Amino acid sequence: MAKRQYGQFCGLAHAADLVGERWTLLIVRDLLVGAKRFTDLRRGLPRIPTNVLSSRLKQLEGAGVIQRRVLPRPDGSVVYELTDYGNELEAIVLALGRWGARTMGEPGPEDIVTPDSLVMAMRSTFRREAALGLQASYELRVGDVVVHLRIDHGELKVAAGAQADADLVIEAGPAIRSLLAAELTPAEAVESGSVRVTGDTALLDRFAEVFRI
Amino acid sequence: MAKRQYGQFCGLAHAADLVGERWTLLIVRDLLVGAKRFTDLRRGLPRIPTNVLSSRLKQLEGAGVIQRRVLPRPDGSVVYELTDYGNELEAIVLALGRWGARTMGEPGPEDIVTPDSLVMAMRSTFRREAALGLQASYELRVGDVVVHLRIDHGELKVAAGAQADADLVIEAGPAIRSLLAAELTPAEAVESGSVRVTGDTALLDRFAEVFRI
DNA sequence: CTGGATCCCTCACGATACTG
DNA sequence: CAGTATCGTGAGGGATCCAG
Repeated sequence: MAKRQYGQFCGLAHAADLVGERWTLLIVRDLLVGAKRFTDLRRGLPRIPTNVLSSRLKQLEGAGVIQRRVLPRPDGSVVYELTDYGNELEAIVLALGRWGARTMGEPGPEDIVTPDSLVMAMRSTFRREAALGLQASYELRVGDVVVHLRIDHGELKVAAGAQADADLVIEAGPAIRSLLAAELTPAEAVESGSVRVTGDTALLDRFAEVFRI
Repeated sequence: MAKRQYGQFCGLAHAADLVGERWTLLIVRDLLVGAKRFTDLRRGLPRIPTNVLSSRLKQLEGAGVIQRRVLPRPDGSVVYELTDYGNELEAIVLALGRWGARTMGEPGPEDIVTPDSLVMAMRSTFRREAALGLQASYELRVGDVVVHLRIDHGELKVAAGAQADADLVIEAGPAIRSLLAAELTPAEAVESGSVRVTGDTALLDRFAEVFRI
């Protein structure tokens, strides 16, 4: 073996060995949303070379962070899912995502938003204490990515896809970041047209309180 | 420019751009202990090539994570220190270090312990709630690295170097990890000789309660 | 002595093609 | 669909050199 190593007996150095390589944390991010097949991971990470994805999955499996599971017949395909140990990265991934979001700036022309990244972004910006009195469902569209959120007295459930009868549908572009960062009030966002809403429009204010970078 | 990028408009992807490269988080770890000169960083990261260190410092400075500061005369040398934004990585670095420490295993023959890594390891394993009733000072020696700790009713201060009149001096090798992980009781550790103590030996039990992976 | 810059070599990464 | 094989490129590793 004798791979590259930091040469330090240190928890952080070991963590960097396990999940510090390029692409690895983004793979973990997508798996935090749910178990996925190889092709699903590719779809969520369009720029990752397949050999790198393959290699990372092996490393993560060897490190006990994820496990391969063969789905029951007649499907028989393979999914990758986080182990308990891997799942404990959740708080760290959310915190790092929040930290990074604060200096994100505008997206480049090549930058995309994936369903999983949006799901995790909403989970990372959710402020439980601001949602205690709220019960509502939202559908959020950023570009052509759609997720739905259900808030129930301090508990959040987010998933990809539409929501049949959401209380409020929010449609936005990258400006969604300015709204979450409170650089833009909900009123300004709607007025400027960078955010469009359909449904119980009063719920947009609550949305902007509950989710905050 | 046009450097490698993930192509995603996502806080985590951006964080990975800022601090996700090899060595970067270890540099941040050492700077979390205090401002440092180029040569101090080299000493704490013996395996880092100087060009990589130089390059990382530039990137981190450009990203607003650290800043260069020229010390007042007559010294006139340069130190690198975290910005406020960089300092907010502390909780993340501590959590990641804790996560990694759980699967660290035994150190290889090449693995070293540095003063800064030990300081951060102690900070990351400190459990405030277990230290509320305690007031004590320790000197901890792991290999030839020495740090001292002062616990004052739920507050911890750690720094490199010896402590003149510590209540308890703890001397250990890599077995310190087993003690912190509670794979070894303090009594067993002393009995087997893997941990040696000098001073108020009853304080070793408190130590093992207060610091826990 | 500090604070790097430069060189060269290697290997991991990235792009693409291909296979069971 | 789920990867492996191949191959070019650039980042990392290591040694050395240089300016203040």
